[in-house]
Amino acid sequence: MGLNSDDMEQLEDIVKCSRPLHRGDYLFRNGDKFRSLFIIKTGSVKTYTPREDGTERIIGFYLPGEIVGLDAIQQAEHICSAKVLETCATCEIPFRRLEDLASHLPSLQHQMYRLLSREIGYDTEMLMLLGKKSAEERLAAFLLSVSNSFKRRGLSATEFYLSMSRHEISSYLGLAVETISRIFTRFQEENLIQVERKYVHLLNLKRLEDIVLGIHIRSVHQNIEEPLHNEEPLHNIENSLRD
Amino acid sequence: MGLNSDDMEQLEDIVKCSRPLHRGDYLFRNGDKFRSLFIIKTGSVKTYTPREDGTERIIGFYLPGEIVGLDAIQQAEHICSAKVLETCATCEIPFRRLEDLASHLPSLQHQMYRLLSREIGYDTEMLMLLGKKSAEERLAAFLLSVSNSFKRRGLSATEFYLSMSRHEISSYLGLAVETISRIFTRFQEENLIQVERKYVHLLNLKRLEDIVLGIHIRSVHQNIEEPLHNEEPLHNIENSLRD
DNA sequence: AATATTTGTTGATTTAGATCAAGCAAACTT
DNA sequence: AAGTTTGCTTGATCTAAATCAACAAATATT
Repeated sequence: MGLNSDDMEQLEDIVKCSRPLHRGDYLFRNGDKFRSLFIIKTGSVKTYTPREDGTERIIGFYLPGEIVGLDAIQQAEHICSAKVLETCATCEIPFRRLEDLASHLPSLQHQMYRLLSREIGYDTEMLMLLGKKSAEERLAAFLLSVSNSFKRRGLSATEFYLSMSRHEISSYLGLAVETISRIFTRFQEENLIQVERKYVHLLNLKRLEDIVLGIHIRSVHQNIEEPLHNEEPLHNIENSLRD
Repeated sequence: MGLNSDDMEQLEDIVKCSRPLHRGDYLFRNGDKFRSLFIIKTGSVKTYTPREDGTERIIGFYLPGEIVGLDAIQQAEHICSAKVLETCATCEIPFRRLEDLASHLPSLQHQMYRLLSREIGYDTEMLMLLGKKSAEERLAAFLLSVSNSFKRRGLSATEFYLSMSRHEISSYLGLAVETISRIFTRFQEENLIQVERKYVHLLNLKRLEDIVLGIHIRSVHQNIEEPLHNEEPLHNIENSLRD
């Protein structure tokens, strides 16, 4: 991360690790004054804003290692709500104190910029996804981004539970629930994945990647391959921390 | 901006105002090493990445006062190309030196965070737009964001030339060119706007705003109203500079 | 000025995905 | 255990926007 142990200690001093939060708890709500960033240690969180029709529009999902709240610095208040999906351990970093500390620690400073810039990069990725990609491409990209997030945490990249509902996935990807459901079964029929409710087993990463890239071969069974190095739309702090 | 005149002087010292750039010139290209941020003084710029099929996917348009290059800090190289649409005067700010300067000037520091966070906010807005909005809603939002940008510059909010082609607009909004063209004429038929190629006259801002909000009344002629305070998907530095 | 090229508009047709509708399986209630 | 609610799947139908196709207007090229 580019910080020495002394710097690190100072950083740890300002970080508050809160008691576990449970499903449905809020990290913050739309309109709350911005005070802190939150690092997800375990569990998962969704962020969303209300839509005109009262339903919620999912902005993002946050898995362990990821950081929530970066959108609020400018407005000084949160522009979305962050709600716990699965019991979470989180660390809260008071932004004001982080800012002060960073001004004395150039390397922390630099990390902060990278963190923010990375968030922009992820958003840009997501923009590409929503801009012109098909439903299949979107769901494949989503599954791979979750997969990569788990892999980074040292967990299985191919077998995992999704903490979010079909409805939440559909909102995140800008599709209808029914479409998500249909594509899950279609992927299953093509032996790309195996699903049972929230449990997902990715059987053919290579093909899923090809789908994201827009390469669509009609139900040809291909071999499972390579670890791959693909960028993920989820907002991870990990890579930025180790430098 | 929260900086005193002495701070300001220091900032000005590192800013390089380059000779004018002409249509087709690049500020930077995809893959270039990241060195500087660019502020658009006059003219306009588009950013884009190549798509699988070789065509370009527009990421953003930048009008006077806006800042280009914030996406590249993390990767240390540009993830898109920035190409001049209309002859531009730009200021180049070497990022390394800006970072150094900011570490001595807490208020500049803070501005930097806000700037980056705002970019995230804009991207989030755009995500909402591309996620679930209709073609009409997208084009209306686009026109209003351009309008607001001109207004901020003290120019007419209702009459302006678009520096980008229909094709570029369609790519930006994730639609087909034909759709853009049709909606332009539809808006014209409904007396919402008056268009002639790149010249646009907004006749009914209120209705356009309503359309963005998803309120669709079948060809009812309403009154033109209010200045409005709406957030725009374009990436402006202005508001962040005056605090 | 004549020709070619690009850019924008309009119409006809197709299609991906939305919406509507129904049924089923899990998970809460009581 | 029976009933209720919620989440997921599947089928039928509809529709907004894409695609295909042609043409017109503007711009560039000779």
